[in-house]
Amino acid sequence: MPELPEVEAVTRRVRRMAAGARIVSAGLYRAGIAAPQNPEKIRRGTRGQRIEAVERRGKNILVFLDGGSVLRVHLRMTGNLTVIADHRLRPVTARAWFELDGGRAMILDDPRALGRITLHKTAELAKLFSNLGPEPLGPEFTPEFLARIAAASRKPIKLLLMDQRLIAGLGNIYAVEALFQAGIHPARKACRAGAGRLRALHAAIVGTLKLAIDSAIKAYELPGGFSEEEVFPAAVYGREGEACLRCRRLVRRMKQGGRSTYYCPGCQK
DNA sequence: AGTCACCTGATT
DNA sequence: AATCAGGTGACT
Repeated sequence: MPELPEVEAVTRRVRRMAAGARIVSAGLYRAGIAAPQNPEKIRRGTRGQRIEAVERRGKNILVFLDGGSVLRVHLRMTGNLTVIADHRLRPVTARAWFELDGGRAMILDDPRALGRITLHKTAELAKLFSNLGPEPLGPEFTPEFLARIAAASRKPIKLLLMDQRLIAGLGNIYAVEALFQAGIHPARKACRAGAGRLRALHAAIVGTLKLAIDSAIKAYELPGGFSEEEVFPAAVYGREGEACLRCRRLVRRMKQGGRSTYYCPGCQK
């Protein structure tokens, strides 16, 4: 379930639980997880390494190892990176695992096995992310920046928001939610969005992501397993046919780039 | 620019 | 049986 907020929550939790630990051994259950590299490279490159830091870049989790290499974990659609107390008790959906000293393990738990783990030299990170846009919660992502990339694009504004080369970390849900908040129709050509609406969109993106990070962290910490949807109720996402919370018209669904877009025909022009 | 493949599980 | 899923990269 990972867009930027969920990946941020996962990153913080793994950082708290695994920073300083040493990797005893690694296992990868299928070659695809390491694509386009291979499992052996990751097994060899991580054995005996100590985890120095855990960071996030866009939707990527970066596990920095001593010795100058870094594991890049991408959760794709259904992945989750967790630390468990006993490496032998990993679930069957654990597609990769890193046994830590003390018998714990950091695992990539991913039912669909679409997640990816690759190993890189720390010095190569800049090149790896050379096509990734700025962090939406970082200093580069200003209203002026959003106005600039919007003016330069004729594609539907929702696809612009989800283009990782332009902004790093927004996905389907939060793009949909931010556009609803800003009152912009998802199919509007980016270059034809008004200046005022774009300013509102910038604020909506930042506000939505910050709120969602808090929600994702709470969702993980709540005992009894509250789902994130209960903590962060979406205004339009997944609500096709239900009344818009603002104007009571019925929320619609359409396809953009193969993904479902939800919007209110009354509030978003 | 649009579609498909990658995977599996849940829902209709 | 068919469709859907919070992502991405490789096709046409």
